[in-house]
Amino acid sequence: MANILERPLITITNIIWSFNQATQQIQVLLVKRAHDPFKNNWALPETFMRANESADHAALRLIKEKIGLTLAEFHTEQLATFTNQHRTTGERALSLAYMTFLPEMTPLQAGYGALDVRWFAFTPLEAAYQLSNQDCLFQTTTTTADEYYQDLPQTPSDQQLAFDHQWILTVACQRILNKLDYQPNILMILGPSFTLREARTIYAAFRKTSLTAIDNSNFKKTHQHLFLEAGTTSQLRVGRPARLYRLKPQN
Amino acid sequence: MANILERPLITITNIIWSFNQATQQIQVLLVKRAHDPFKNNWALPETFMRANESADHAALRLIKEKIGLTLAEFHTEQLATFTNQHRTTGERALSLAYMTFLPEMTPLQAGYGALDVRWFAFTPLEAAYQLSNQDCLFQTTTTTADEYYQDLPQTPSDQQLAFDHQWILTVACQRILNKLDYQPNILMILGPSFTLREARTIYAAFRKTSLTAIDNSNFKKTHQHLFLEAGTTSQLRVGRPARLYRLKPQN
DNA sequence: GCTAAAAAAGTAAAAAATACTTTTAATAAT
DNA sequence: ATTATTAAAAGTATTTTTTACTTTTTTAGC
Repeated sequence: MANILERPLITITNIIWSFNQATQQIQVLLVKRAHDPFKNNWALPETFMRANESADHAALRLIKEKIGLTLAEFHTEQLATFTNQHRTTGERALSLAYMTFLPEMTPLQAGYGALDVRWFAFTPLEAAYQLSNQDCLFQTTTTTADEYYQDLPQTPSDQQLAFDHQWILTVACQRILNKLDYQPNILMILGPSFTLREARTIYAAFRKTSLTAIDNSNFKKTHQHLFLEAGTTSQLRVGRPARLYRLKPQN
Repeated sequence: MANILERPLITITNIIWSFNQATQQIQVLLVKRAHDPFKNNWALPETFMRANESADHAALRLIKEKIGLTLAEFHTEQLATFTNQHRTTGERALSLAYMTFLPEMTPLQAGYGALDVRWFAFTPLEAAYQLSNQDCLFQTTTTTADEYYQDLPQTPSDQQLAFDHQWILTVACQRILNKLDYQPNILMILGPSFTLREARTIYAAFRKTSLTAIDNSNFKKTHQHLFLEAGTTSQLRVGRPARLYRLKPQN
């Protein structure tokens, strides 16, 4: 009986979000893979779960080892588990996907398994979203899960992320969008406190609209139940300094 | 390297919801375990994922084998994955939890691994929810995940569900509550079409309020963007027959 | 001090949610 | 058949929230 049970490898996939204060753009971390499969391809950071290691610990280790991040505090939450049998080419591996919201855009250092690590700018498209840097550009899909997995890329391509990472990213964006109105944890990428303008930037990106399409005055009224005033004001730009807010803790 | 990787057993746990038309109550399916650990205890239906089997297939097989259900169509969606190392006593097993919304309350038949299978009535409490039948009563928790897993029941008790199933059920209720306003898939337990009164019953239960606290006239206006008219009217009670509605399909 | 920029603060109109009443369509009793 | 009863649909006025827009405040730079 026991021999017919599946004991798959458990991949921890972590979508790491941050915010570039200089360009006011959302960033997603991608890794250039050092080993096959999908060697030389860009991918979401991944690691295999080890014996006697919790999934949370594995997600933490992933951030430290592969990317060289040493931040003390950041928020990680589970996204979903991806189990399609054709998502890997060789041995079966489930992907336990997490999202991490980094409170700052830290400098990166490629660790084991990575030829390169880069922040990619996250920007809205008409129907989807895209990740881009100077060299590459990737998009989220607009198809359904079934359609996507039917013709999964089995051979590496410069235009596509490794494995089913394009789909995982799509699910992540959908989740963030859904939670924008009742638990906007994505705002944690703005740091411990943020201005309403910064918050509106995030909302605008995921709702595929422009910053100016979201009225500051009305945004404040509609969302103040989610925020607490953080007292002091920032002084980064010309004009009247914005007040700072922080996320109201849950429960 | 490979030997230090974790290859855990994958448990598919399925929270099966349905609706008792006679009592107008929400039902959850529990199984009395035939084997250790937690032999003779009530638990959520579970099965191990097999080699070359998709998670979806395992969830389907679980419904057929353990419970004897032979319905043609039902909706299954992923809830979350539970990875705590202490959630099982023996060999490590991750729980890939799903929710199934059955369109009718079918008769049950205990299959392999089950001494008994029963529908439990799901009712709201002040702060939590409870499952009950003539003999037993279980509650969802009100603590956090960390607190819950710190003193997990390792020894069977008549008052508690097996493993961490009390916690899994709590997460399920929270998820359904969160999705009530934008994707109320739980309404699928009412069948292909439903009356507004039935829909209000579901909303009332998960919001821990009474049916009469949700005004029919206003409920219709506020939620019609989620529903489509299903034409015909039902004739089950005295009084003006209610119109039927169905869930508006996504996208 | 004056001007420009950017956010806060305020305000009136529009829209939506709520509480409540009336009408309609069925059953069951007379 | 007529009437009472039930329950839902439909309608309505009040309240509340959202939206679009205007004014004021607070800073930086000249």
